[in-house]
Amino acid sequence: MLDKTYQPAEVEAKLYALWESAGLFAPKAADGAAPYCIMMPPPNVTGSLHMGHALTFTVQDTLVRFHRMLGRETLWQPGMDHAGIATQMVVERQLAAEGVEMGRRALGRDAFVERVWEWKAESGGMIARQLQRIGASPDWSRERFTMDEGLSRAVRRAFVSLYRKGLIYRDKRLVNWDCKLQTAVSDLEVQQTETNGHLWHLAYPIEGEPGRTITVATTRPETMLGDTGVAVHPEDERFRDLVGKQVILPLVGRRIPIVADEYSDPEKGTGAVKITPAHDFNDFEVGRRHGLEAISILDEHGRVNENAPEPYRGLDRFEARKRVLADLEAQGVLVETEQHRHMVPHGDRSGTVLEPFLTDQWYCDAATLAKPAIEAVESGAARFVPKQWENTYFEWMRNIQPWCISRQLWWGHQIPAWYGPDGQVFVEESEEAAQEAARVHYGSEVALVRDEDVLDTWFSSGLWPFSTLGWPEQTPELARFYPTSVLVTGFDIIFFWVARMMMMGLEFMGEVPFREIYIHGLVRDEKGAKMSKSKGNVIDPLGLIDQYGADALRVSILASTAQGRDIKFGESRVEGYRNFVTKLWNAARFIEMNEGRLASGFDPGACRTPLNRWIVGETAKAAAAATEALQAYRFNEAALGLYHFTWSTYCDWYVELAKPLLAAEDAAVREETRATAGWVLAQILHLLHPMAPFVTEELWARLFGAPGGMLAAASWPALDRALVDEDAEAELSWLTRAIGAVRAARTELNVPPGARLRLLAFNADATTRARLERHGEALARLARLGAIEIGEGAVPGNALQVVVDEATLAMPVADVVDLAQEAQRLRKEIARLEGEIGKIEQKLANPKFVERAPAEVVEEQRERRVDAEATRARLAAALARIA
RNA sequence: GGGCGCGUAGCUCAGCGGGAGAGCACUACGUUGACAUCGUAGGGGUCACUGGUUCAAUCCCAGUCGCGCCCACCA
Repeated sequence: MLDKTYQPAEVEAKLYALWESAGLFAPKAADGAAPYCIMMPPPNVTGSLHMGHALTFTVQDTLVRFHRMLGRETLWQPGMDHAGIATQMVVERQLAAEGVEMGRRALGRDAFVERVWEWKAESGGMIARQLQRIGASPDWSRERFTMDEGLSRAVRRAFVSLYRKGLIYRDKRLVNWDCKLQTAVSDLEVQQTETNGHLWHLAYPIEGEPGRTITVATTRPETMLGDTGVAVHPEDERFRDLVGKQVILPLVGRRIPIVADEYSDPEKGTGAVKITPAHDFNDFEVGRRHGLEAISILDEHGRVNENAPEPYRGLDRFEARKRVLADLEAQGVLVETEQHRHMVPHGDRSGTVLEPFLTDQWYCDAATLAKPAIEAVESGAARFVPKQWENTYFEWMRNIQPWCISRQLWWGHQIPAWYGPDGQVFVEESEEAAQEAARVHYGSEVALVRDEDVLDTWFSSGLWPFSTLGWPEQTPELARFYPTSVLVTGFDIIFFWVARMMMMGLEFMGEVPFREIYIHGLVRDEKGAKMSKSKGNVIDPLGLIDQYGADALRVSILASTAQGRDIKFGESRVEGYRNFVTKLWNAARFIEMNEGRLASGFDPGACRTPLNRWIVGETAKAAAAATEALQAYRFNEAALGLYHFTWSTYCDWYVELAKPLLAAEDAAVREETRATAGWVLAQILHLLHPMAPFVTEELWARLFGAPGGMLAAASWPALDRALVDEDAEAELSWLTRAIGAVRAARTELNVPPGARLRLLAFNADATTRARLERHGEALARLARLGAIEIGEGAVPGNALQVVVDEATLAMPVADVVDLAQEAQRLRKEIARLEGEIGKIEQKLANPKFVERAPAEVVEEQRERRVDAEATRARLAAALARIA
């Protein structure tokens, strides 16, 4: 016996353990069908489950469960990312909380890294357990971590290989430097933030022309300490005579040249621009063109260094700005200050203002790697769903800049480069190999020093689709599952990750890492704002699971996941789908009580009664629609379609109509209905299983005894379209319309619900009579009628009259309702029909329509007119009887 | 400055060249033994605006207005 109510919490824990112990999440060899593989985007080891995870993993799990049921050998590869900066920050915060001065530096590198591993062992990876709460079914036995030995080996192999091909190199150029985290970051980690600032105009004196100045404008006056030039546009008449002259840099006293360069825009600022090659990306290029020196005046903490005049040394960059401005003002160099809104680069992790900083870093030649990655999408070897994201991908890939891959952190993959005493670099997969290379190079044993830096986390993530399958070994899994089937992720990660996997996959495997890339939206709060801890508008998915169950959460997410749109998510939505789960549970209880069953040898195509033939056809249609929707990544359609089929078609109509048949005296009808009701419910459980795995699995076991094993291992329904019977459809359409019409009329005329009206059917042909005969009991029950008879003679005027096709159904009611009201109702209905007829006639009267519209469209309109006119005539007759 | 997306019922959103839809909310009624986490019925929309294409436009095209996001080095 099923419990009166469904208790998700216990069921979920129990079933998850069952699935896992039965090994259902591991790939099963399947003959014929192609393998199916999804690489789980590895969540940060520091992460905890938020709504974004709930969305992406629900989608992935639904796909994976769907394809398992389709009989494909399915691998969902799980794992976690070491998340360099994020993890290092967590442990550094711990150290700070413990009062360790100087943080990680006090410990030293080895001890610190060990400490991070300890942290990971104790508190990392919480998210993996949380994933199980939403029912995620990856093959946990294959779980990987980006820093584990195998993946680290893949990283070293990839690095060395790219280095030898010249695609990784060391270069001294400007990088985005995070003064707080003390590391370089890539362009992608720069967050441009619009900020209220100032534009300061500085009048620099011209050498040899007393009293003459050239005015530059800047938002960063402190960098003037590192100015090595002033640029004007070559065509700019105002400054033409100054080109080639020297400026005496105030506060510093350095002589710096005025150069002509296209970069200077006469329209912007004052038309002359100060050039600080060491502190501005554009200036760096200008400086290069004109041989200007790059003088860095800041150290790695963002403090003024010894390259600046003595009074400023040691000052923080923002302090220095104030001092420089004050001194410039005192000297009369500061001639104007205006308010100015502009974009200021911030570090996405630290939130501090980033500094263009001149350092040696490792770079990856992304432009070269991007070429095949662009072609792969152009050719369709990999395709984005929805397609519009291809634009975003192309746009970025075609303008890709060198990728700075070194980070001045301790947690991560240390770069496999060793330096000899003379700075000679040896890039090898191991220290031994580097030593050997050094021995060959120097002809003797020398001490090597390893590069201190680690790699950008995304470097190892980029290898994920093949490193997790065993690369660089040629494993059977690699051969079987690469390229993977689909990558599921959010658009915010296209550049960071999708692009890098495409580049790395094509480089090392010679094939795209995935055939399709499904991009879903972001989960926002009810008002459409991004969820963030600081705004306090985050919804905790685990809380929702506690309250409503995992299935309710999953179905709400899927039903809200329309392509190309973000999801505004509110708790009320989950409540609605919790109700749906409850509805399904109750329908199952009904089936149980009425001895619905999965009859062995039941052939849905062999049903005799129209009701059963109809629901079998509807089931086939619903299954086909769900299959198509899932295959096309239209999760909302799949979820809403099954929701509607289950609730409306099955529960509201079929079950209600089947009640008399379940108690029929005719044993054949009774048994057929029990078997059909059970069979359809079983199909529903199968179809819903990828989206709502828990409740369906539970019902499958409790109600049907799980014939053939767990639902998670069952086959997806493959129902023949031939199961759709048009005659049964027409009959049930008639029946539901009749019930609907009677119900509506009753409500509109305030017929007391308890009043069982007698129904007389007039002008009923043989088909209608047969239908009334077959469905009389159901009709009476659902429309709350008493006796149902064939009307003889004249139609009574003192009756509620509804027209269904050619028949007029009259319900004598003189004592219960006001007939004037009934007349009013009929008039309204007639008016509505007349409006419709008017529109159709207008169309048909248009010769161009009749001439140019497709014949079937014209024919359809004609039929509509005939039907509407017939109904109007019958309603008019009904009205005449009253009036 | 470039690119993308979005304006459809009070709210959240589907849909899409030929009869405007769902869920929630709202109104009325209902103790019909699966279900009140329910049932039945109902109200509510010049499908942002303006032009164009078409026999026919909510849907296609162009423009306007409003909103959001992404990219970009603008002093």
